Amino acid sequence: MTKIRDCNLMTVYESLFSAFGPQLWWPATGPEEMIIGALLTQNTNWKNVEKALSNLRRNNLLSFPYIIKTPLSQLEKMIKPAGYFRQKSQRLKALAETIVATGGLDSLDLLTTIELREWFLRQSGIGPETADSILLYAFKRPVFVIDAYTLRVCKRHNWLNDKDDYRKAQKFFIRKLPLKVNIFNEFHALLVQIGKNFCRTKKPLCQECPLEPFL
DNA sequence: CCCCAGGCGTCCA
DNA sequence: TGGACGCATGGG
Repeated sequence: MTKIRDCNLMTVYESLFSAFGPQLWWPATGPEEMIIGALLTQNTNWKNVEKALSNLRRNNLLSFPYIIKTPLSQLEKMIKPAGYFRQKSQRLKALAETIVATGGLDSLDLLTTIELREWFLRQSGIGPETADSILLYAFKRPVFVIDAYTLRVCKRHNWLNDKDDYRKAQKFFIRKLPLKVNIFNEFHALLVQIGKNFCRTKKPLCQECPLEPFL
């Protein structure tokens, strides 16, 4: 077993932020579009998600009340480019119905962060990453989002063990960072960019990884 | 042809 | 609790 390297995450964050600047996530015009995008981007290239979002936007369907009124077959056609389109259409419609029935996002915003997280985890098609993304980027709650890139980067750099899971990784970041929405927001986005560009699945630790000088 | 992408639910040991 | 599998399109 490899020895876990210690690291100062705040230093890593500040270095990445200085080098790459604010990532300005989430790329959406509002909370509804953000939530829809979060569902659509599951295990899917964001480029494909943009096509689906653009289809929905063209039909005024970046809105839960309108999604409810649209037949599933229509939603499927628009969501098709995002992959898993039958599952995603069905889950998006069900989520829209539940949110509207609950009184909309303003009502949900009255819940505590823990309650809100549990509420979203109860919805079909929403797991830990999607729930946490929604909490951070739509509801501005201080929740650190873990995704495949984040896990990969942490494990490649031996900040985490190969067997460590979502919750372990989340605790790791929370323990080492101030609980600030802005930091969680930018840090996660920066990690995704690093993962995309310098930490590919099939390759070992990339020598040109911008994180290298900071370790 | 292959692998990969900002996961999740289900099933089974 | 944890590993395997299906879901599906589009780009490299």
